[in-house]
Amino acid sequence: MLKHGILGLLNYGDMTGYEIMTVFRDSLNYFWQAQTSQIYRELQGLEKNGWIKSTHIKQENKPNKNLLSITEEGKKELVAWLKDDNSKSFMRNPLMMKTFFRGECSIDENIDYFKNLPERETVFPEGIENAKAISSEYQKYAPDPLKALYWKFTIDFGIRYEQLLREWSEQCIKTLEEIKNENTDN
Amino acid sequence: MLKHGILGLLNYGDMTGYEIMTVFRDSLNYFWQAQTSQIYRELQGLEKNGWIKSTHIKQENKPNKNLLSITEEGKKELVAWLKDDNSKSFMRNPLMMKTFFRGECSIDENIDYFKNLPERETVFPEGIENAKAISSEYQKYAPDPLKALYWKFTIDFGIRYEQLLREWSEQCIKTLEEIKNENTDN
DNA sequence: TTAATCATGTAACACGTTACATGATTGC
DNA sequence: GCAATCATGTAACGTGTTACATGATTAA
Repeated sequence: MLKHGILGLLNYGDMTGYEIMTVFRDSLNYFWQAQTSQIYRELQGLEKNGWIKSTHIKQENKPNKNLLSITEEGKKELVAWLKDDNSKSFMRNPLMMKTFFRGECSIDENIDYFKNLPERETVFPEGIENAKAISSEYQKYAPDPLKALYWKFTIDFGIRYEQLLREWSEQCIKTLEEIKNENTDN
Repeated sequence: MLKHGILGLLNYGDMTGYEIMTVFRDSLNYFWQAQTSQIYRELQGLEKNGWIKSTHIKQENKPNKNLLSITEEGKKELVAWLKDDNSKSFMRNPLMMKTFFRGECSIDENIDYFKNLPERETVFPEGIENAKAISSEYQKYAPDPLKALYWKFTIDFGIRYEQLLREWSEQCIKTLEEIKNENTDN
């Protein structure tokens, strides 16, 4: 999955590993986490597969860099990956794992847990406006404005997901408070 | 994360690896995937940590089994994990990764993509009613009905997530169709 | 002078996935 | 007779995480 993500970014234009890292942090990172070390390892794999090639560039005022570019085979692989969309893509949600076992904590603790949840689990820690601004920023350099559209779709998803978290945790709090009142009434 | 999930299930009562696998499939699997092979490996790790212990039980009409039970140290670890809820738990969403790069496909292909999306990416492939029924089924055996409540909270999350997918993809289709009409009008 | 930015990685370990392997009982 | 259920794993490989390692330039 990460291999194809990197391939997709390189399809926008040649980049160094460092640049891939920064673009990734500004976009896909909201829904997929990757460490720098992992990106550099995946780049080695991509080159072995013949999906990218690297050119060593000497610089005077900065450290030397490897400029990476996608190959024809890489483009084929990217498109093949995109067209293969008939199978479910499993989301992995650690939040649900923890929520599931909350029965081990007290009702009051859990009311607190759900109260803090939307802020703690925010998709955009730097704010939605910031995320939108960054995507518009990149759009300036994008050759095709239609490509930036799908970036915006993912941000829209994030906004809706934050909304879901607020509504869901509110409902959980409501239920827990009802139970609490039932117990004190008896 | 999986280690603590297994620990949490064993906290409900002693189980074999096979039973852990089936309960997992009926509950946490909607938000976290784990293969049988992985569960058995994690069980070895849990035993090495002293968080669970296993008892070999000979059976006559069935294969012998290892009954696993949580230790006092395991319970401590489980609670410690639950109390540690101040840090963001990152969701990993491959759906967003693929959506992000959809600019490589045509508008029409993408309209199709979003039309099929809610069904394809359903959280409960066997249906919501089925998922609810299973959770109620387990509740009968649960010693504390309050514990089943949090299971239901996760199902509620899943229902809301499916709703999000429907609304979001509808909005994406709308936007794409507007762009399509603009292009044909000119 | 100190932090941020640019730039690239290795090593070790942890966790996830795929394929393979075995074999009894029970219900249709 | 065949599929499903019960029951337990190993091996190999792929991916993710944490810690470590280096070093120049630039702006506050």
